[in-house]
Amino acid sequence: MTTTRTRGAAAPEETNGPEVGARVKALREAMDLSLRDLAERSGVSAPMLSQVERGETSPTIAVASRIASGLDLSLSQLLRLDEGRHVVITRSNQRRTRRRRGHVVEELSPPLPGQRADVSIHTLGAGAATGDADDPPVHEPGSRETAVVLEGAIDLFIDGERHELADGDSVTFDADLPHHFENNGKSDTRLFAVVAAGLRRG
Amino acid sequence: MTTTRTRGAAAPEETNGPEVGARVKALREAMDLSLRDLAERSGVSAPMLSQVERGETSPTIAVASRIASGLDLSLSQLLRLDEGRHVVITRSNQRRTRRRRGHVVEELSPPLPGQRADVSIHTLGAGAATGDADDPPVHEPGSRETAVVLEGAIDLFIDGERHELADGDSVTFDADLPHHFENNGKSDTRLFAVVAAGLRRG
DNA sequence: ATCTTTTGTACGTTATCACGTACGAACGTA
DNA sequence: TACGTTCGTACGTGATAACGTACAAAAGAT
Repeated sequence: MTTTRTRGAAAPEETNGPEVGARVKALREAMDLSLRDLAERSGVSAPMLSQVERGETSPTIAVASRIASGLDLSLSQLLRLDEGRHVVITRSNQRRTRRRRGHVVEELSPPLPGQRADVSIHTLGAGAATGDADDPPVHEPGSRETAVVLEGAIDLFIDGERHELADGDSVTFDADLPHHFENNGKSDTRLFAVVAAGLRRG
Repeated sequence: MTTTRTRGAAAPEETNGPEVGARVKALREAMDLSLRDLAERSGVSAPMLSQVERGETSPTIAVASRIASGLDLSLSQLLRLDEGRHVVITRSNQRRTRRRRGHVVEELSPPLPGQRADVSIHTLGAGAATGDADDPPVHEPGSRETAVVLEGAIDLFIDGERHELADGDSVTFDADLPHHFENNGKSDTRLFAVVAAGLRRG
């Protein structure tokens, strides 16, 4: 386990983490506070505040929290500012769609890092299936899935058992077990699936 | 401007800011990583990780950001976090239903401990809303929500902004921010909502 | 104009962060 | 059982955060 650490040679922004300084300065000025005013409110010295604002120093979590408090924010609020809105809209005609053997998958949640629940709509033609009994699990260990039947009837196969689901039924199960859905009827079925990611890493 | 700093004598929580260490430890263990694994992923030494987890040291923002990155999170996500047998079927006529002022909520996922994603259907009558602008957030820190419009059109209000959603559109956002949906049309709208929970505090 | 106050930052000192090494305990394998 | 590996943490060292003091420049008051 060797960590090579070159001072100031590599990307300085990466070593300094989130760009806190500029935000502190902007907020302080917006509140019409001098460095000494904020030092008084936060209990962090004016020279230190100056260093932080100019990016000369990365404050500890403890000090940053006090700075945020002096700006009437929690630290997570301070860090969230300027992170972008995090409101992502997918229009009905913009869904990412996959097709395979009578099985259509429309993704509804955005492919963002840290996304915790994957939301999709599955349409199965008559006789189609989401997989078969010998397929390995496609979801990571610890995943849970909730599926809601939107249209028609569908069968869930899991743990060597068959569960019949009618229109409007929903089911929740461990998605890291081998499982698949089958449409054994005469018409299309539609299914809303939510897979909540697990935390375990092997 | 004097700051007295006594090692471990005064209130340790105030001097250490947010309780990051316990969260790092809980996440690391949930991901089945050793300190050395996380040191490898984050580029922060194992002894330092140990000190952080035990609250002996407050890391700088730069170091904390690297730790968060090794846990597949941004630092603000890490700071926001707080912390759910098998096949459970809910029949369409067995949904847990709540009603309030033109707003009907049907729960589709079971109320199990450890449940990671809460799935529900919301029906809003004309002029109804899921809440209003002054309601506090009802979801725990770190929650994300994906909502899918099943029928009609609906407006999402969040961050002082209004987002118009049409039939079939979906939206994903931080559910721990104050937000609500409104139906300003002439007929019922229906909405699938998936709220992925934050993680339990360690 | 002069004088005073305010402001941000340079500088030196001290405390603490962050590292690498090494240790003891726990665990796994033969 | 013995041996090897993995794990978390103690320890010492060097780097840097965080402070208080002082300075120069800008702003405000007379």
